[in-house]
Amino acid sequence: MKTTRNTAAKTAVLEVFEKSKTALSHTEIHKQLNDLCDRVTIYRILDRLINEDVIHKISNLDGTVKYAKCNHSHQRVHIHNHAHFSCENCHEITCLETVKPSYIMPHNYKVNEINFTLSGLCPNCLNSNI
Amino acid sequence: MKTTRNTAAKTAVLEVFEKSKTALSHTEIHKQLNDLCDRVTIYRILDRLINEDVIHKISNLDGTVKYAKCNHSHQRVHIHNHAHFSCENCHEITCLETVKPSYIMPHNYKVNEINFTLSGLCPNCLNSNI
DNA sequence: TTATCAATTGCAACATTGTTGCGTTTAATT
DNA sequence: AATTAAACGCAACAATGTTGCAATTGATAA
Repeated sequence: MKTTRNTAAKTAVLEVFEKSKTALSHTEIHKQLNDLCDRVTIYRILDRLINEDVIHKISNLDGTVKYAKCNHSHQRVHIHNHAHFSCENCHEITCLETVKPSYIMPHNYKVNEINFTLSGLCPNCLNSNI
Repeated sequence: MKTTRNTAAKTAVLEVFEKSKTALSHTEIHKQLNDLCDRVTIYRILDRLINEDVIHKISNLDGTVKYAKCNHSHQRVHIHNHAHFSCENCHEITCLETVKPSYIMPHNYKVNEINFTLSGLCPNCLNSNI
């Protein structure tokens, strides 16, 4: 079986996630790491972390992709059925762990995963009256 | 004010949408048009059609972007708050006009737009037992 | 501690997707 | 038919993500 290693780069990426309250793009992570490792390496680390279920990937309405740490509640099967909020002003993306949509599906569909993203103004930007 | 023109390319793009039951990517449209016009022109036509509220843009979980015709119900303000289904097997994306999620937001957020995408197996692929 | 070896990395090269500037063409109007 | 701004083609660029391969390194066993 495949073993996974704790490398300096992987640890550094995890620290960046730990420090951040919002989801991060590949570019943002790369900048924060300040050339500690190659661009490609970050892509590969992100792939591994997703596989290990440590982070999850978020596709935004505008086509940008971000990543955020998973908040496991010790579920056996970990499904990211929470919502994400994308601020149109500051472009920050946050996980709304408490917001879970309810919906009724037509028959004959098998749903494995859902992606629920809301966009608008986050509390910070709403208060700034922009 | 800006006027918008009916060009051969725009008409052709609209026909492609008309014929398709599923959402289409830029690449898929380009292929179907078979070099009738430039790649860039298609991007510009799509932009215009979105502005005119004729089509809408769908960002998929895997980062791919597709476009689909809008099904107006003569609302004054047209909001795309319906769900999209993305099949993991055939990669087709369809609008589920009838599926509208209900959810409760924390205070202090202003929601302007929502994106609700479900992925799994569509009826076709589910029946094929894949 | 050292040898081993697969996992990981860096680099270069490439693919895809989307954007911009600019000179030319064309649809709609007079 | 003349006008003119919208739309177009082309070339060039930017951003994002992928792949192959040789070199490096973390974890394990000797």
